[in-house]
Amino acid sequence: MKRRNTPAKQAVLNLLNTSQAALSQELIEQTLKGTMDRVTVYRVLNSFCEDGLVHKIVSDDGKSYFALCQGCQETHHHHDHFHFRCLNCQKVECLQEEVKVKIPAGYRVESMNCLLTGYCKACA
Amino acid sequence: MKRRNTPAKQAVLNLLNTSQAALSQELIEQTLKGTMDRVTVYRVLNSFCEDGLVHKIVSDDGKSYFALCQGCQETHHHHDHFHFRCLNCQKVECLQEEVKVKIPAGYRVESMNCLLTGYCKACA
DNA sequence: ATTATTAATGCAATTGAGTTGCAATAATAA
DNA sequence: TTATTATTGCAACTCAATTGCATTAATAAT
Ligand SMILES: [Mn+2]
Ligand SMILES: [Mn+2]
Ligand SMILES: [Zn+2]
Ligand SMILES: [Zn+2]
Repeated sequence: MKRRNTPAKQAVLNLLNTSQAALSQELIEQTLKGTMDRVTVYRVLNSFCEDGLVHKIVSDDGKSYFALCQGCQETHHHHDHFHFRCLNCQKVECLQEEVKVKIPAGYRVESMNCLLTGYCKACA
Repeated sequence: MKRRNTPAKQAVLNLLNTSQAALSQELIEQTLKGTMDRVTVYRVLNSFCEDGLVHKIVSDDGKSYFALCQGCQETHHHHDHFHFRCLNCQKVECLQEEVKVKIPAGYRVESMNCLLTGYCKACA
């Protein structure tokens, strides 16, 4: 299934590109309000994930957030960094800090989702 | 609001005590099937969380899992360990491995939720 | 032991994030 | 230009979790 380039994808990609923070479907929808359907946002984000263009951060607030992959190879993704969610401003961001973990013998890790929650620099 | 001791709480606590893995509401419900309502399980688990008896692990499968706190002080909790979810057997477990992260200057971390997903020893 | 207080429970209804089916639309290939 | 099929919009649906409310029962007071 080859992807097609559409206004919806461009708009969402644009938002992600110009945003420091990771974005939720909700936030994207209300920013682009009226220009596309709820479901389209979900579908665009999911296709970006499948294509390795963005990575999804599952948050403990029950939502998911999406951020552009920085310096990921098509074949060799490294999303082994922490994320941070601010309880005040609600922003979710990628931290520089890498996740360092000794994986127990015999285990195979496919993905990691590491989220710190608290108050960000601006809100602490 | 002082807590009361009830059969429901005892049953759930018992399960958590005798389980190696963290448990989801769903799993608890079907194990104790018939003895209590779905909602009661949720409420019991939430009260345990509030009381610092168990900690909640938010998983990327959309559910939450609960595990007894080990060696947590009433005042000084340390849930700074990784968790692991197996894509095959679905078990979620607490890992020994501690989360070591340099929190960016100015940030305040209130909680962390660090989950590795993949295949466990038995399923790899 | 009896009664009063209110936490805990069961049941039905609701919330909220995310998905799915399907017909209509539009990007790309022929 | 025409054909192919990915994408979209809309409505309906799924699924974990929460909420309202009347009833039950654990604990405190008498
Ligand atoms: Mn990230
Ligand atoms: Mn744990
Ligand atoms: Zn903030
Ligand atoms: Zn397993």
